[in-house]
Amino acid sequence: MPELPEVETVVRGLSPFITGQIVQDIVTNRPDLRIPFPENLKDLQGKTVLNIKRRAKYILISFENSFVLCLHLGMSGTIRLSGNNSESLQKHDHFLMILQNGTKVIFNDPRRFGMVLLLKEEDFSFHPSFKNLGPEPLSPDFSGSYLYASCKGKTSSIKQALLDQRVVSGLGNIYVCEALFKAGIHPKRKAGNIALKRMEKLVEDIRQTLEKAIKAGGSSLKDYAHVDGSLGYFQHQFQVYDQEGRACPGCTCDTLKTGGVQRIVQSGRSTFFCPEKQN
DNA sequence: CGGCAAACCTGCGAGC
DNA sequence: TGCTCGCAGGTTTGCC
Repeated sequence: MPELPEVETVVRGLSPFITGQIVQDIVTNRPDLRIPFPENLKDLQGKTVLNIKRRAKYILISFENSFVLCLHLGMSGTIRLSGNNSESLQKHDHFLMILQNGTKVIFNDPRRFGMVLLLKEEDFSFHPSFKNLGPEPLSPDFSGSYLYASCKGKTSSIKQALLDQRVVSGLGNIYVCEALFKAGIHPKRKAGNIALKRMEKLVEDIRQTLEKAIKAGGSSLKDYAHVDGSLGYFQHQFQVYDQEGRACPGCTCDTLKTGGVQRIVQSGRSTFFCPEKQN
């Protein structure tokens, strides 16, 4: 599920509850998710949480002694905060971080596409999961000229390019569809065949799409301010994603003629777009 | 190297 | 009600 805005929402939701707290124990209820859990998770016992951040779709929790716990929610992962000692575990609660003040951070992941890594700060940027990540889409490094240069010569589609975490990190299927709609660019257009001006607008539209979603996540956070909420998905109305056949919002195209929002498959994944507005 | 399909898993809704 | 099928927001691997 979770793309950049959802992960950002989880990070912001967790931060006030775990920052400065001390780990009592780490508990795993099975040997692995997509990959085996790290063998040295118990090294976190007694360590203080310094801060929690996001990089791409990873949640990064930094501890004293330079440990960095990296959590990836995969497709179906959610994180639940519990301060209630009597709360029982639910199905697919695979990983728990228990703090000395009684707070539990519970990682639930039915499909087990998620991932947990425990790295040292100094090894972080060399790890395969991080060494090839492109710039954060909300950072100044991600500009129209950067994207134009990155896509130069690419024969694959702009949708593929934006999903490539080496080009830009944190975008997933939903927000790529939404941003391309906003930018009016056809998802099948060759990435190397888009003018600099259009790339500049695309970059701006990606930013606005993400920021709007983060804001929506922030407002849904109110529901989780009381410990016990699930952090992960939040309700958000999409313009084209999963809207096949609907008239696209703010578009004057004749739905009867164009069929409204269309769904196609690119590299095995659904793409939603408006054939009238996106070219 | 680039591009693409397949693989990893469970759950859910649609259709019969 | 219950079965099967298709589909799902991510990443990695292996094959051309």
